[in-house]
Amino acid sequence: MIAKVIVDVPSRATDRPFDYAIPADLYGWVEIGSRVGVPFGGRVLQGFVIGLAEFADIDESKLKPIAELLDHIPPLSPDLVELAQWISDKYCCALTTALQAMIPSALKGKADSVVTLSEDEDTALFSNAVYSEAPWLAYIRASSGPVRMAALQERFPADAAAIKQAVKLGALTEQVSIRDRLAVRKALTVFPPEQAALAQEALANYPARAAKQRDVLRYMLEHPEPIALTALVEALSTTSATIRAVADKGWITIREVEQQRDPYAGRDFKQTEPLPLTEGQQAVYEEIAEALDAESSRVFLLHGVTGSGKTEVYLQTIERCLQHERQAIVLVPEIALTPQMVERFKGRFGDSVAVLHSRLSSGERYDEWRKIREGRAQVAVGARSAVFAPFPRVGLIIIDEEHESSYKQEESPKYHARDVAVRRARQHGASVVLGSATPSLESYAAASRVLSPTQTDASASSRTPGGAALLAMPNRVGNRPLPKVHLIDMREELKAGNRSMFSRQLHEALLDRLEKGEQSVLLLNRRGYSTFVMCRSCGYTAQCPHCDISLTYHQKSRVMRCHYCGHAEQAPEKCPSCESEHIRFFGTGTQRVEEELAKLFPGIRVIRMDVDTTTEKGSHEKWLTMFGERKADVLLGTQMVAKGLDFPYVTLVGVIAADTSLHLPDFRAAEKTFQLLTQVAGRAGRHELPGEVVIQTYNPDHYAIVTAQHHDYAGFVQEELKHRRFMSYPPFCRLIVVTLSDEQLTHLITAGDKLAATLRQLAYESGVKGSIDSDGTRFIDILGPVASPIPRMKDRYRFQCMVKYRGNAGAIELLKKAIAMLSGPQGQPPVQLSVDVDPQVIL
DNA sequence: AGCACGCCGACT
DNA sequence: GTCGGCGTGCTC
Repeated sequence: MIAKVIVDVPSRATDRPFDYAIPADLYGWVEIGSRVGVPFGGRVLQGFVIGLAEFADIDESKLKPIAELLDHIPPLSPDLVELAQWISDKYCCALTTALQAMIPSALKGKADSVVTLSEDEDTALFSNAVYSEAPWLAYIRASSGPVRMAALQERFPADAAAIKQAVKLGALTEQVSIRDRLAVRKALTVFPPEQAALAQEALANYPARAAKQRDVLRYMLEHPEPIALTALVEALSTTSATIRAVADKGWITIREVEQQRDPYAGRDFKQTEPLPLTEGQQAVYEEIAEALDAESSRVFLLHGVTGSGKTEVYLQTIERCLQHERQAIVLVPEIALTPQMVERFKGRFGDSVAVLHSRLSSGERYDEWRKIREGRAQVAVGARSAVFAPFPRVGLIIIDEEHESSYKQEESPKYHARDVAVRRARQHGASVVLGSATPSLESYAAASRVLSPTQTDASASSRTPGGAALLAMPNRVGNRPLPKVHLIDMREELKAGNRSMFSRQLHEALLDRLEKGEQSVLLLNRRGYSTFVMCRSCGYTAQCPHCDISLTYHQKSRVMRCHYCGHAEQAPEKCPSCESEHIRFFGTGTQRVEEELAKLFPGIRVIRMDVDTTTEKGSHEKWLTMFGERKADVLLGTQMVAKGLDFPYVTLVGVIAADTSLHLPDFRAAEKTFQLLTQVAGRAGRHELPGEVVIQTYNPDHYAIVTAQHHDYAGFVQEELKHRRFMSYPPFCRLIVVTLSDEQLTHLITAGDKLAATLRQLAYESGVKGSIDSDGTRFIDILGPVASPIPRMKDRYRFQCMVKYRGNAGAIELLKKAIAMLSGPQGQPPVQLSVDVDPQVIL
């Protein structure tokens, strides 16, 4: 038998299966999805088995055997392997990158070697004076078992060559194996006597002087449950030796037991019962339930206004899904994965919920993942990568806030969780629910008939077989009104002599809430901005020496850091360019707002949430809890205060400046602004107390702001679609951005021009219409190369080409072909190439 | 990605 | 005459 193995080398040259012989003792254990250690080019690497075959594709004499099998249960199932292949195809990434993204990072094994003295070693070799006096040799001799090579390297850094030589000559035997980054945590556990009666008798006759041992045995008889050794030691203030002594006499047993790192251990989640559904919720629920009962793979776009009770619909459809003995996955944007959210799921489904998000330690994440893999969880709630939760029979995938750009991974594999979810659901006959108060234009266009057939992106609708069904929940639970939104023209404020960052109306509204003891949320929309250092005399800004980007100032450490390469330097006292002392750190903005609040409203209690105050683990949670307990009057922050929060005493939402995200050079700028305003407005008046929203802007006539004021999603979409059609942007076409980078500008220019020319030639040959204005259903257009928005990063220059296409223009295949044509015989590209299919941020 | 093999400068 | 620089090439 032959195993087809993808080795863990993420390069184009090795992005194909390699054949390995399956040794007799692993026969039947190696499956599709197994993780193995294989010899590859003189070293041992981790790899994934993606296929089994009777015969090898190459000369059998060249075959090497699989060195080891790394897990008893394969970490991946065949359907996930297939999904990885689809991702690798669609998003142009190495298959190993896609596979690796599906398993917790704890399972990223690396080669680890140990050495022992060879049994039959030629003693002459070691009697050689050079060796016999070597301290490293003495060290190996002195140790009882094999010695880790890494330990030798650390202890005797100067002797690396000699040690390698000894291995080469056969005096030392080296054994390489794959070691995981993190192991399953185990703890010694004490088990009670199996035959209590006998033990009881023994207790009575226990040697008089062994009082402590008697304590142990008595305890275990009184509490006949397994207990951690350490806990027992503490409970009886004894030592492990005493306990072992009892075990040695055979009365109790001590065994290693696998532990669960439970991030929510010790937390009591109050169990909740399903709430009665409103008419609107009921209708939506029944539609989805019908698909679940029929086990047909359908996609629903659930457009429900803020406060319309989407979460309750999720909970009850999951319930229905579980009744069919199928599992459910809930994706939530990282930022919205708050304790509040987790509580709702744990409260309804208890222990069968596994939570996966980036704030967990890698050990915790590994254990939550194992809970899914081993069938101890039926519901997975998590960020983007939870779409890969290793359930055997997925019945439902819910994507909350589906418009969030964080569902697109920025690093390779640059997948979009929404599209992966649709694909995975199809494999399992599962349904997908995309929920949002402000659906992305792509999803909305796919689900409604906004676009005529010729304008519709054909491949988008093929992504969602039969098209997505649009479900609407236009009313809030309890028919509470959406909050009244006031637009304030800040130009008028200035004219009236108000130079403060608070308009008179916002000022008054805040004062009013303070008097009533109600709470306010203030949003500072500063997407795309960060703290930077600038000289007020000469305009000098601190730049990264390796990247064309401003350094970000971190107040705590007084260090300036580059977000892209990690370069860090001390913040200067004087301007390095003009020696002036007027060098300033342009703060987060939230800080300035906080100061101003303190000045205007003496005694006001403000919680500020931004990158500075939420980096610590659990701090995010801490602030929100405090706010929930009404220990503050104002929650002030950036985007993170806009998402998913639900506090009953919040009756005022203020947006300091709505426009900052409006004029970013990104075609989604208006959409992002509309979404943010709508989302944050939705934080107000969710319960008995009515809400009010004040939006300050310099563009009170902009459609994104006006439609947000009137909670008019349809109006926004209509206007935005006009622009997208005119400019030929999604959903009227699809995009691919190829970024080329190299240390040498000349190389880069040559390669960039060549890539664009090849693409244009291939597009022309394939007969796809090349004009943007073409009314054909297929078109492809290649733009660039142009300098990237960050023209230099980590000392490498960067260019990009954009491919716009519509229909099945085969753009991805064309691109792959073009890259292959530019690459060398082993597939090595002339410069570094990175492909982003369906990019979310075009900055 | 690594690591090996392979062809040209500063040392014993 | 050798040690070693890192430029192509291959890994079942």
